[in-house]
Amino acid sequence: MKLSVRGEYALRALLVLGLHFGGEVVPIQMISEEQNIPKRFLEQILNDLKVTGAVESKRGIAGGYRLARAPQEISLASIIRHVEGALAPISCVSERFYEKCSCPDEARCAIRNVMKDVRSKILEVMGTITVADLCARAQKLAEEPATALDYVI
Amino acid sequence: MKLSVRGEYALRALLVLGLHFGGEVVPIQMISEEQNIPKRFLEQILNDLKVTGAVESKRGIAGGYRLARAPQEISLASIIRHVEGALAPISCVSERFYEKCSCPDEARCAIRNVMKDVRSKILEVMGTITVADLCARAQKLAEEPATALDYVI
DNA sequence: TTTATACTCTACCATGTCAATAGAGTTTAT
DNA sequence: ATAAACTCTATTGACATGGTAGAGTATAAA
Repeated sequence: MKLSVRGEYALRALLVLGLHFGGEVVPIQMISEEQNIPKRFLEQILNDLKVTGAVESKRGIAGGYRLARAPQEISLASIIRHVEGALAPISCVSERFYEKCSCPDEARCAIRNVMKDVRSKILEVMGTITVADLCARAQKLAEEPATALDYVI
Repeated sequence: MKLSVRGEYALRALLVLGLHFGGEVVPIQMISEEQNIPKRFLEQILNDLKVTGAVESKRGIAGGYRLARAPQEISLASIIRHVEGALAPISCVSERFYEKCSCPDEARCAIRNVMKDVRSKILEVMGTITVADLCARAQKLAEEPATALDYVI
């Protein structure tokens, strides 16, 4: 049930770009340092995001990346789908990456039935939350006192 | 965001065992044929499930597997965790498989914050639904007329 | 117009996981 | 005894993942 590192990096990069939205273009270098992401790898991911239209780039000495659309128009679901494929836990319940599974009768498959529920729950979150929301959460978290933060053990 | 085939097979096998609960032990062969699962692979998966205590086996000529506990006491979440690890989309929000991620400040990470929501949504479904529910769904689906079934395109 | 900075594109590689197969047991009802 | 069925450990091939490398191209600034 994992998200790949690739997807995680994409979201982290987008968060940075979201926080700089409206301002100057942000160089890969800066994102890479700020977020601890291997620069060369991030390069590829941002390029993917460019191809899919989430970000745009400016080349040359003062170059870098910026969001191609308003932060509130970029859902996390759309990003994940672009950089790593299906959001659904199994592909027989995926809308855009549907694939038949090996079960005897897909239409009457109880597992599939449950996974459809899981899928819609995931989508409920990932489809609703946008880069703008991500930024808002980041700002809120930054303001909170350290004592209010939870520690997972 | 995928579940592995291993996890899917485990659930499918458990469904079969759930439907036979109370009766005789079910041989791997039968589950394998009924569910289109490679027998040798299923062998390993059922063995895992035995080690974790979800099923028990009987050896010898009339051998096979049965659930080790009542169907309503086996949640899908517990099974997935046993055969493939974390349910959480990223390990920094996993309760039992926690691992630090590479982000600069985990406690104030907005991505993590969102993923916690996703994780709890997934758990809301997978943690609640048991093998018994799975069986109930299977029976209900079997009764439904074909026209009521949905087709994903 | 040179130069340094930053993006672009294609290729490559090392590792690991996944799904599956294989073989040599052990157990047990008949 | 024997055949059906589980048990255990290895191994394999394919593929994805995470990351590196190098040779470009564009552009702002000096």
